Amino acid sequence: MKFKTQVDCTHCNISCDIYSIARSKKKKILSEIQPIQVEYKRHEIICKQGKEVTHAIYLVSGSAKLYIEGINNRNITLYILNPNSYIGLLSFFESVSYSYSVAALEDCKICMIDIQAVKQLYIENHEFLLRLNKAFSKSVASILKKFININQKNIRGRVADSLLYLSQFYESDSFTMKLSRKELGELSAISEENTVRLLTEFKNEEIISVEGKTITLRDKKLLKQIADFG
Amino acid sequence: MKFKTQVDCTHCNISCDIYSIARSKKKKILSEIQPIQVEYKRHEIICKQGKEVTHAIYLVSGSAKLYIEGINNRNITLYILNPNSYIGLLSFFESVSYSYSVAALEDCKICMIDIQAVKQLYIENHEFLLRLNKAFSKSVASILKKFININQKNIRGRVADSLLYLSQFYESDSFTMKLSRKELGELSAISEENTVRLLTEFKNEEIISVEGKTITLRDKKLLKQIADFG
DNA sequence: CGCGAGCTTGACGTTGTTCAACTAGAGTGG
DNA sequence: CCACTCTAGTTGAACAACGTCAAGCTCGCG
Repeated sequence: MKFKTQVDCTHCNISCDIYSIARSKKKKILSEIQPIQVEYKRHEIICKQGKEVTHAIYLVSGSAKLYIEGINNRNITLYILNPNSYIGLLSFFESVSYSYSVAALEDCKICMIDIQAVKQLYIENHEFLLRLNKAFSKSVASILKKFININQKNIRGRVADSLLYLSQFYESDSFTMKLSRKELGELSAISEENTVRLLTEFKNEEIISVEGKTITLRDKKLLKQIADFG
Repeated sequence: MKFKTQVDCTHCNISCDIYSIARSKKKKILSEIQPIQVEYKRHEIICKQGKEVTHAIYLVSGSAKLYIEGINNRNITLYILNPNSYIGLLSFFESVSYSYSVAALEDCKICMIDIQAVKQLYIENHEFLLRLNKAFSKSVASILKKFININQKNIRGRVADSLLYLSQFYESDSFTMKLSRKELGELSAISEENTVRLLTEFKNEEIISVEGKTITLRDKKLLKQIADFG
């Protein structure tokens, strides 16, 4: 269920780095960058672990999860993606194939730009490389944080952490998440069943309210303590 | 037990990126880069999780482990460092404080260069940034791999994986590692006791030979199968 | 000879997964 | 309008995988 369309960036009101940098440079590069816009529906896979990296992918609208595909359906979600962020970032520099998958959490629009053109751009353009680098470093930092979370905390702490992460992501203490219970579990690398158990546990302890997919953090301080493994 | 000495790079026979790039540029930068050489003994901490990043650290000789400090002594080693590699790499770009620690596995010599001078260098010098980036991407890829290993495999698979990693690190199917049993466990994020149990298990199955800290891979193919979670 | 660090082994406990059953709501077709 | 089915969520109980604790062992060293 994808609609592919060749895009004309000159009419795009999103000022993505790639276009704005390319425009400031030669016209030649600009014409070489021929982005393709694609639409995805929830659950559709935007990029697939193991597949070759052929394009840089920029998330225009919607949200998506970036996750590692594990054995027998045990995925680990590294982070959730907001609009105006690079999807392929971790693969821009070295790797030839994706070491993770990205799937749409809701209907998404993305732009694909040939990876060779992007490489050309950052090899020639220092400012662009610095920007990519900054974004890259940030996502590495968040992965390292996740690494610690998952391997050092018990599931209670991990779920608390994920809830705090989501409230930050949705920029509110009360949010309606796009994730199913299973997907919420993947964010902390725990089973769906334990995710549910902990949600009700936190609810009974009046730390959060749960109403379907809407979660309200009622005692953020305590939640932080739990996340810090108290 | 550290010996600090101010170093004169002009007499250094290691052609590290920082110096070779700096030399090719202005003399001014070269004088600003005043590396300090420090010696560490086994078990000494070269950089400490949480501490501010003030210098880029380059490993000149010896080997070290880069690890995340966990609660009650449960560390996870991300990778081992060879001579001629950057120690602080993961912190060069964004972070102000180390998100991991590095400790000497054997006597080490390192060079410290002021981080601001390095930043100056990579902001001005494209080639240098590209090189840093490449090294950075590589270590990120290895961390992602470790992430998968630890979270998707049982301890048997993880230890198999670590043994294969070590044989690659020491560039031989028979190697004498610098790691204690506990440290070998940290490489797979498992307890010391289980590490020992699995070593004897593999030995009994004639997959490896163990002689103190000397390990010989006898059935590498099978070991790979185990590592791939067979 | 005695001591301590690193290593080894067995027994036990904890944590979290898995399996299975049940519920609620949403969509579907007669 | 009522079965029906399908999916997502929920709960309990059994089970497996590791970690932890405790004890003993070995080897080098004073």
